[in-house]
Amino acid sequence: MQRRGRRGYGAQGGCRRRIGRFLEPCLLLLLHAGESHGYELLENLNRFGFGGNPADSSTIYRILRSLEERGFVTSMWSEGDSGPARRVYTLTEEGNVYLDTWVTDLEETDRILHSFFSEYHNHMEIHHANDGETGKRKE
Amino acid sequence: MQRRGRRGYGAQGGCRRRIGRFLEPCLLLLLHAGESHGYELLENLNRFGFGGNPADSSTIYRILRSLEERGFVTSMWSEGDSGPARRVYTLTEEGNVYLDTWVTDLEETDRILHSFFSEYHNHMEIHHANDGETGKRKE
DNA sequence: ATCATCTAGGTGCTGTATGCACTTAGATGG
DNA sequence: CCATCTAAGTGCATACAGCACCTAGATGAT
Repeated sequence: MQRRGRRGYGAQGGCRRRIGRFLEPCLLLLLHAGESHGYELLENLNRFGFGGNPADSSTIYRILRSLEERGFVTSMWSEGDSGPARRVYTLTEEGNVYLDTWVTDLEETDRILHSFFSEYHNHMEIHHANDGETGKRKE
Repeated sequence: MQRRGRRGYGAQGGCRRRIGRFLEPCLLLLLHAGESHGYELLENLNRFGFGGNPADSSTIYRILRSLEERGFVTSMWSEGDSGPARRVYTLTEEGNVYLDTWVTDLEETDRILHSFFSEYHNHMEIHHANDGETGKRKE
């Protein structure tokens, strides 16, 4: 009984096969391309196809804070710009590594997802073929 | 402000771009192949590649109860078999439709996931190419 | 006969994730 | 002075998932 986490998942670092809306790696990737602040990141998230169901700003700000607590990004207030002050985030070297971990993990998730699709389509093919044999097809 | 759910996500039916370990659709698919009970479903989940990090039984039983509450499966106790009584679940027609909804949703998730991979690899290519130009490549 | 173990189903608690409503505040224009 | 936009945040409720633990029938060993 390994006891590899305190409680729940991702308690200290490992993202264990769980993507939710996987906003965290998207934010990390955007920050890999250059420092940015929450409000801007929120708008850039649409690049990933979250258009129809955009992320809530509170989620973004909370993820950024959490990333900072874990040392994956650093932040400073940018003064002197127009508008209200911005908290500008920069990816750290640890954050860079963490992004790669995320990518590896998501690739594994992708494999599982495709094994689900494969099971689904394979099963449905057999299912419909049987409908054909017995003349019970409904579609 | 549409107010399309009570609170949170998936409150009444819509699974909104969120897969977690997507155990729910896996269970639905297994039940589409034929009625089964929790303990057996738990073992068959390995087919989807959850081998290294298997699901907790409590999660499975709770998902099955939740599916029943929403009318996607029905259950009855099977007597007369060997061992302790089993609660045998059967997919309903609504559950069948719900499975298809899940598949459509997961296909959309898959597209988003791949747009992430595409952004990632594209960005890393440019990033490493720039390293090459300035002679700073590390790999 | 009694005890350990396997099968099967379950509850309670906790931590994490996320959406919605709402708040704070500076900047800008009417 | 007020509305609005930009920007960051908090409070609350819900949802999901893992771990520990419990109940109880069946089965085999001592």
